[in-house]
Amino acid sequence: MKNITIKDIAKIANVSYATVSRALSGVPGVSDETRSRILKICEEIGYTPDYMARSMVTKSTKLIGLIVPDISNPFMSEMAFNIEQFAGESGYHIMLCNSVSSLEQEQNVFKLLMGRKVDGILIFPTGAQSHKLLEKYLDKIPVVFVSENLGSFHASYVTVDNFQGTSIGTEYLYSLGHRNILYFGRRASHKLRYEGYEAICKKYGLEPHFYESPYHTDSIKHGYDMAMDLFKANSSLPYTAIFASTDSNALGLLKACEEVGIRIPEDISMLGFDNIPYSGLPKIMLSTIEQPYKLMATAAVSMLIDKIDNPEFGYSHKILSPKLVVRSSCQKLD
Amino acid sequence: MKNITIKDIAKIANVSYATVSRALSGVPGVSDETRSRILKICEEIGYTPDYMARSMVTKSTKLIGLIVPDISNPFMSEMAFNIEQFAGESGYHIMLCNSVSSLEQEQNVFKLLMGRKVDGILIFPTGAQSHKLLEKYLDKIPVVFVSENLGSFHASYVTVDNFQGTSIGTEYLYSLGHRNILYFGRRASHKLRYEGYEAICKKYGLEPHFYESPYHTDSIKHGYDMAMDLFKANSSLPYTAIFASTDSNALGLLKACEEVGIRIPEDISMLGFDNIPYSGLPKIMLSTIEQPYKLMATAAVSMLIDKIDNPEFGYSHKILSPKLVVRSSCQKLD
DNA sequence: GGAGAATCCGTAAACGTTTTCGAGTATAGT
DNA sequence: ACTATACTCGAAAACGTTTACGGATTCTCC
Repeated sequence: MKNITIKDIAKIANVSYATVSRALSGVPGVSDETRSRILKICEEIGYTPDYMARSMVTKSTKLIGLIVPDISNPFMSEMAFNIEQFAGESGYHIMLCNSVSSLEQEQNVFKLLMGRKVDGILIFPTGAQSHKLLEKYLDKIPVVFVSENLGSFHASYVTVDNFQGTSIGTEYLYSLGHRNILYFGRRASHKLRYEGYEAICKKYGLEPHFYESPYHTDSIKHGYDMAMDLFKANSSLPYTAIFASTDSNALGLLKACEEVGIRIPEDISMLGFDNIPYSGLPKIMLSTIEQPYKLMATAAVSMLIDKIDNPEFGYSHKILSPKLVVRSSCQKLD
Repeated sequence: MKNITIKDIAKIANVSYATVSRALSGVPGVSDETRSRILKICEEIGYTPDYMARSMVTKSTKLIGLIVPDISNPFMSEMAFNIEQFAGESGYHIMLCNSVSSLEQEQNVFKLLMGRKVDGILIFPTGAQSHKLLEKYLDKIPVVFVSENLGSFHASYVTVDNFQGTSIGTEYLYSLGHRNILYFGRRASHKLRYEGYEAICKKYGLEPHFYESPYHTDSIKHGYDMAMDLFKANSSLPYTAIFASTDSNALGLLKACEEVGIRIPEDISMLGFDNIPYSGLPKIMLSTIEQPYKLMATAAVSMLIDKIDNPEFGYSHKILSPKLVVRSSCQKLD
């Protein structure tokens, strides 16, 4: 079963196959009359040009590699949805890869994606070392990180203002009367989130505390395990509030609290970060810092496409503003 | 900046580029000595073969198209994660497309994916008509549906046993003493789910009821909107239990109930379907029917790869068993 | 030592496009 | 009517691989 090619169409239309190519790709140099005739034939036959072959000569695949730690994380999947939609509007398709929160796997899929000759890569780095490890490829292919600037690296990125996010959050907790606040989650992957928290603590003369685990994932289960470890280590917690580094962590923490009988917010207040859809569920009602998903997604892909179109452009950064959304997981102390 | 090609490697290794190709693709016909020499050079130079060019001649892209209504839906993203992982192990990459629950968009991306010359397509159909609309392509490219058999169509599919799922669920509700159960959600996309419910109703002489909306999505928001419509139309509900067609719908319904002051499970019991991670959240504790995600994912991709390797194989079906997971959203009546 | 087999490798065609270059034809201007 | 110009189109090269075919070298065995 042979493939239908441009040559077959040419034969039917009684023109050279160069003409067919021109007609299809919309370049000038073919009369309107023959163009529409060719288009009609393609329609009838059901012919669509072969992207592969086209890419070989144009050097452009119209493919974007998307590397995420774990697509099942709602933050990632929400972003992925918007990214795919927006990229699609610009004629790009998405190749999805999970790094499974492993630096090694991240490197692997990155190289694989380069071998696939994607036009550019959008990456949610899995850890602080991602940038260092990937640095050597950054002049070979357009890359934009969806992440805060971890270390001083030269790369394009879009991110929410994590420092501002936790600053706002910590201020909020302080304004509610909290003086003993625990930061709960990995500091490595969100350095600035921790620092925003730390800065406000310092500002008010509070002692910053943190609890983190050696694990490298972000999920309900991870938050739960972490929390259980925390509870095991300390029979009673000296904190009045916990600021979780992500909503997923917070949700896991919530589950653990429920299990050991800690009431939210009566016994302890809780603040999250991300505002995933499930944080707004009734009875959960997690107060949190919202990331502007859609904005971030569109910024990321348009930044990447810019870089693809103008590789000489150097690096750009885009830092979006977070927003406090208060629900009912934080209590006013008096 | 020219690309490094197989010819450059050949020049350095002082062999013909055919030899390099053989060395890399692991086919016999090249001595171990030269092979390892070539491999070493590639390693040093950092050369990786161009998949595009390779695909042109081999007629195989090692690409799988994945069409989902909406990747931000946790059922989809959980499946997508497992699918990507499993496909990766077999050397396949994933091209992700959202049909945005639109039949038209679904057709578009399907055709686009065919133009991309993916080796096969994995599709979560957006509606009951998907199969009919896509039927004409089914002999052109290996496709497996992740969905129950909607209408008698000739295609491969893997699905959970939806009929059994809602049967178990309805039996459970009945055993708890419920005699007025509402089925809440689209019947079109999960025909068998409704029928399983209906069958058990008939079995016990219960009147089946359903409430569905014209919308074609599945999300918290959709469930919420639907529920609000329902409440607006009926000032008081004559049901003691609601069986939601998906957990997402159930969660939206939950939210709406909270808002209008209906308590779960005291005022009304609620059962979901899917068992997404958020159903197990404290305070939510939605009882539901669990789909075996991982099994379904692996079954789907191995079925698709089978079909890619043996196009003459015809169609296969795989129907996995669901499982009732009881939490605390259903109350025993007395 | 010589014939045949086995092994290793090079040549070249093929995959389906885009695009440069040039040829041919129609149109316009003087 | 003749040249200049614009327009339309065809021939062919190029993209980076794989692979069928055949040539050369080595090995094996009598």
